[in-house]
Amino acid sequence: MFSKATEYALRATIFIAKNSSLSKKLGIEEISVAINSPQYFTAKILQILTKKELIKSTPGPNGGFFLLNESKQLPIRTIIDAMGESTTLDKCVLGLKECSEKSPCPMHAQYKNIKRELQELFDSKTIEMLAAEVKSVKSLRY
Amino acid sequence: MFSKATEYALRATIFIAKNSSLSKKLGIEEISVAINSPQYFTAKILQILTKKELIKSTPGPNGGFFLLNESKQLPIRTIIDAMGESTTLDKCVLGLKECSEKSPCPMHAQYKNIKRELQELFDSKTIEMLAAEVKSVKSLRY
DNA sequence: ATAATAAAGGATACATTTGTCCTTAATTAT
DNA sequence: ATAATTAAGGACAAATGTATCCTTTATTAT
Repeated sequence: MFSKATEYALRATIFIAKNSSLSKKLGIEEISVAINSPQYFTAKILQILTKKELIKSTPGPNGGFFLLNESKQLPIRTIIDAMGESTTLDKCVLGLKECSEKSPCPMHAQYKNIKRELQELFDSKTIEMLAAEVKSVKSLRY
Repeated sequence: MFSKATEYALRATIFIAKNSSLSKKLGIEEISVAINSPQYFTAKILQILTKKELIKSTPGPNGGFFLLNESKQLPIRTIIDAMGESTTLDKCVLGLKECSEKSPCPMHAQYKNIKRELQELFDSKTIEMLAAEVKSVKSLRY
């Protein structure tokens, strides 16, 4: 469905939401170990999310990444968007540029319902909700 | 959702199903123009499908690609499978290798329903059904 | 048989994605 | 102030996906 980069972005964000606070920031090594992702690559991804202010970071001792409470209320769609993968949720399954009610591809009638459900899912679930779903340490790791 | 290769594979197969017969085979140029795909790349893809005998081909004058009637009855999932993209339909949204009822990712409960619908869609729709859905020449082209 | 035609196959080029490393900049503890 | 720490940023490497071209092989029409 999504690229590796987006998968890592989602896992990292949920992990940070669950395990960090202003007084307990998380380093990139800790994060990448926790979500089982390549460290340097994950660092790049967090840079993207930080620049868009979806997550926060501070350098230096006791620095690291964390989430503001307001950010935790954001729908997870925001992350997907920030990673430039929103099109995955609304483009034509067959890859047509113009696929609509007016000019539908042969799968349009059926697939549009699934697209709607996908969008609804990612629009309604917040980062916090998903963080709350994390049961074990493995829930983001394997 | 799917790779370009798989999108072309699906469009090409549906187009061939609709427009060819044993006595009217379709050349690669005609096909790639009809579905608006890069000709040589599409040729490679049809080679894959031909080798798996999902579509048929003959070289030489009046040669080209066509579909046996029995192949038209195959679920479109067969094409996805042949292109090595079946995992797209059943893997974890967050990219976890092990994501199940027993050890779920934070999105599992919700996403599994969508996965089921996706699978059901691609398992139930046959190539022929989709060919019948093609209304205009643009239905596979833009 | 021969020439023409069309797919098959191999080699290669280009683009994008994924992943790593090293230096710089910012922050903090001392 | 200084040293230690941690993210940011730039450069690069590797892997994969996309696309093109050229030669070979199979088939058919003549």
